[in-house]
Parts: sequence; structure tokens; C-alpha cells
Amino acid sequence: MSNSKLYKGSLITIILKLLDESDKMYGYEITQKVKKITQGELNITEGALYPALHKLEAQGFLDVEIAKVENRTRKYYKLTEKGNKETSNKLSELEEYIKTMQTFISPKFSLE
Amino acid sequence: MSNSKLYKGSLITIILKLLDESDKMYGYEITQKVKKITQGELNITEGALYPALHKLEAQGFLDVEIAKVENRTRKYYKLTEKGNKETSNKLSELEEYIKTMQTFISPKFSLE
DNA sequence: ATATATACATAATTTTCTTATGCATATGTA
DNA sequence: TACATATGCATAAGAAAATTATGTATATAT
Repeated sequence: MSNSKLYKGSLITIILKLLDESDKMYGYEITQKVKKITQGELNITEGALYPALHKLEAQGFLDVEIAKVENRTRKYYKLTEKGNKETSNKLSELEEYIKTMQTFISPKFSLE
Repeated sequence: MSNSKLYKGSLITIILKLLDESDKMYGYEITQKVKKITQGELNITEGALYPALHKLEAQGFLDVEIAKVENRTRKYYKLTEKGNKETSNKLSELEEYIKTMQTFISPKFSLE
């Protein structure tokens, strides 16, 4: 069940990016999608996911729509206009971060 | 002063990698080196660094040696044998993580 | 009947930061 | 001389973002 792989701070970016790709998604669907895409590498826990979705909604980045499918409740989330901007900001941040970290990983980063 | 760029969990990896490159380093030196390498992108705060160094030492990954230079105290840290193993583990983890995150960033990651 | 999958949620706790503060020495500058 | 900045360590309070542990409920497969 555990991750130990999800660097703190990146869950929000993952959620936003997934919603950017597919018009709308519900929580459980996100956990399954992440598992599939990462081939089991990343497992989003519900204790992290749901509070994150609620926060994004409270910040006005997501709109929610409740649906009943096969007698079970789903909460579909989609990006607002504000959420679109936030997504590109978060993605830029992540790309920058990866570049920075790669300067550390590369065997010779010496700028002395 | 603030970062907002240091994803939680990566500081330890940065410290270990730096110590892997240069035989021994002291705390303040690490903060300056990180600033230089990342061209100011990352600023390691002391409140994060020193506790992290103490923890790594307590875990047996670092040895410490106290020196007096120009009447000021320095605490030099170096990797133990155990620390070397931990370093390669942490670096592998980070590389894997970056690969995973890049599958999200890339415009089309659909495995459907 | 029981386990597993689907679907949401929250509380307690832990980890890992930031921010703020403190102590002390050395050096450059107004 | 006074004051700011740089060097060098440290810890405490608080915030953020996870994990772990629960809880509720329905559907389906064994």
C-alpha cells in the first residue's frame, strides 16, 4: 500500500495534469489511472487524495459534479479557468525542479 | 529566503550526493554549494539542513569530525560505508521518481 | 458467506519542511 | 566606533503534506 516514492508536493501537480488530459475525472478513477500509468510505481492513498481534491476545489481550481452510477456515488472534478492557469504553473515548477535535480544526479556537476 | 521549490524528501538525497562527490563537507559549505550549483534556484535553510545532518549521523550514514578554522567551529561530515550504500539507493529512487514524473509531464502519456 | 472491487470521507500521527530565534566570531564600511 | 554582512553552529514553533487507520456503503465474484 505504501509509497515512500511520492515526493511531498507533487500530488497536486499529478492531479492537475491528469484533469488537464481528460476533461473530467473522479477520485477513485485518479488512483487507478496513476497506478496504470506508472505501472504500479505510484499508489495514491485515499488519505492524501481526497483532502487534496477538496483543497483544490476550495481554492477554485476545480469544479465538482455529483453523479450516481450503478447506485454508487461519484464526484467528478474538472478544471476551472483558474485551474488551467494553476496547472501550467505547477507543471513549469515541476519541470524546473527536475532540471535542478538532474544537475545533482549527473556524475559531474562541478561548477566548482 | 524561501524556497517553495524544495520538494519534500529530496534534501537528504542532495546532501548525500554532495558528500559523495567531495570527500567531506561542513554544513555551511553545503548551503553555499547548493546555491552555486543551482544558480540560486535552491536555498537550503539551516532549519532544515542541521536537523537532517544530525539525523543522517544518528542513522550511521555520516561520520563527523570537528575542526577549528580561524577561530570558528566547523563540523565536517563524511559518508560511512553504510552511507555510501544509502546514497546509491537514494539516487536510484530519485532517478526513478524523475522518470515517473516525466511520464506525467510529457504531453501524451496515455497508456489508456 | 466472504472477499474483493468500487466509491467516498475523516482523524490521528509522522515526516519534512519554513520561519524565527539564539549564540559566537571575523571582516568590511560608514 | 558602530553597524552590517558573512561565517558557522543550533533549536523551537508552526505549517504543509503525506501515511496509516478507520468508517460507511454498494456491487460482484467465489
